Amino acid sequence: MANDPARVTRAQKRWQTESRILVAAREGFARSGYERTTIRAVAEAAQVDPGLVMHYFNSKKELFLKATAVSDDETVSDASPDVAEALLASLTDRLVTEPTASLALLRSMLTHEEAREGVRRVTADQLEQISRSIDSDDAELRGSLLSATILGVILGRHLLELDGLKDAPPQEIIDLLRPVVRGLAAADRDPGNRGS
Amino acid sequence: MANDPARVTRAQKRWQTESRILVAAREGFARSGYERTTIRAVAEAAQVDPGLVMHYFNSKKELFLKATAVSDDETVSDASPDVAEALLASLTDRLVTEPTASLALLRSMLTHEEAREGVRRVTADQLEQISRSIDSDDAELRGSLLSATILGVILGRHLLELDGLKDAPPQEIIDLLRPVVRGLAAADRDPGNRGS
DNA sequence: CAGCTCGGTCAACGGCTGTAGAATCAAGGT
DNA sequence: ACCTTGATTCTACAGCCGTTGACCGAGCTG
Repeated sequence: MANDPARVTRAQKRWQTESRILVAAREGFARSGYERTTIRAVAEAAQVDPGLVMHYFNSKKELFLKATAVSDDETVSDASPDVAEALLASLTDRLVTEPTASLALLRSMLTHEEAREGVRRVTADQLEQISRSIDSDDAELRGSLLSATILGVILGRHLLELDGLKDAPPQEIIDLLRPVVRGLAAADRDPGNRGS
Repeated sequence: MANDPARVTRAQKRWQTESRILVAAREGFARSGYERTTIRAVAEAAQVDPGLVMHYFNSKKELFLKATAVSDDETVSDASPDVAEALLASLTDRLVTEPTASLALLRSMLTHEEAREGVRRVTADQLEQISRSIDSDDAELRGSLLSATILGVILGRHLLELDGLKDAPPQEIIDLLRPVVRGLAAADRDPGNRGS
């Protein structure tokens, strides 16, 4: 038999409500942080009973982890010949697109240990790639400074909403940041060094 | 025999316990953020009854404001001829000294509206001075990028504790950051793209 | 059709929170 | 001396939190 259009299978409905909850949770965490986002509020926003949230995700912590699970597109693509440009491209992306997911992590990182670990993990990934491509003995420091700078920019724009930064066109930001990133990423060697 | 050395006047004792509470509160907010720091915990750390905390400071919010009150030494000295060096000097200071006070504000800023306002106020102060001394029409953006960068570095070091940043000697950080700060603070009119 | 599964609801519990107010007791002025 | 002031404590309340377990009813399977 063909599928009745009005008919939704159980699995479909499950998936729908589950992702509705996840979206609501992500928005909550992004707007209010971990502690202030209550399961009851998430449930209400998702038009579900609070008990159901617990039924699907077993605890608030698990809900948080699922809601803020870092998708792979967050990490810098590794096959880039130029770290600086790759970073800037990634930053451009993060300046333009809806920052809800990132915000959820960032806003919770200061109070919630797990969240901090999450941010640190993403950053560490980024950091390692940067360090590896910087051929210098202070590569690690340079890398972390790069990560910190980018973190600061995103925080200042989306969270602190600094005057002049929150509304600035991404391209302008990138242009100003390019020499900064290049300067930090440039080991005092020849650029474009590839190798195994 | 007006003054017995072993004798503490009432006002003295009051001041002592009050500042003991403030210290405990500051440490609590710095370590755990606003929501997670309970009045009971602060009271215990200060070896006082929770009720007393309420009696002195009238609410948790007031306690927070008093505990994180920004002292004037946080703001950049105004009469500096060189903004870049002034910023770097201020940053050096913040890299070396005990960051408890700053951390209390920073850690709470993401979840607590008042705290965010506090950070924004301090930053805005800094920003205005920077902007004024940069002679360019994108001065505001440059200024906020500077603030954001510094914010990111402090966050990355004290809060996120990024590898390679948390233990790095301040001088090394400053040296790496000097061209960055100079570059952003320098109003070279030409946005020109350095050759590809 | 019967029986099991499972999405979804409801009511409740125990714990923790900020806060209020009465009670206690030593200090200090008169 | 008395009586006031003020530092400090005790007890308690009301509300919100995460979490639980019983329950209902519609889909699925045999």
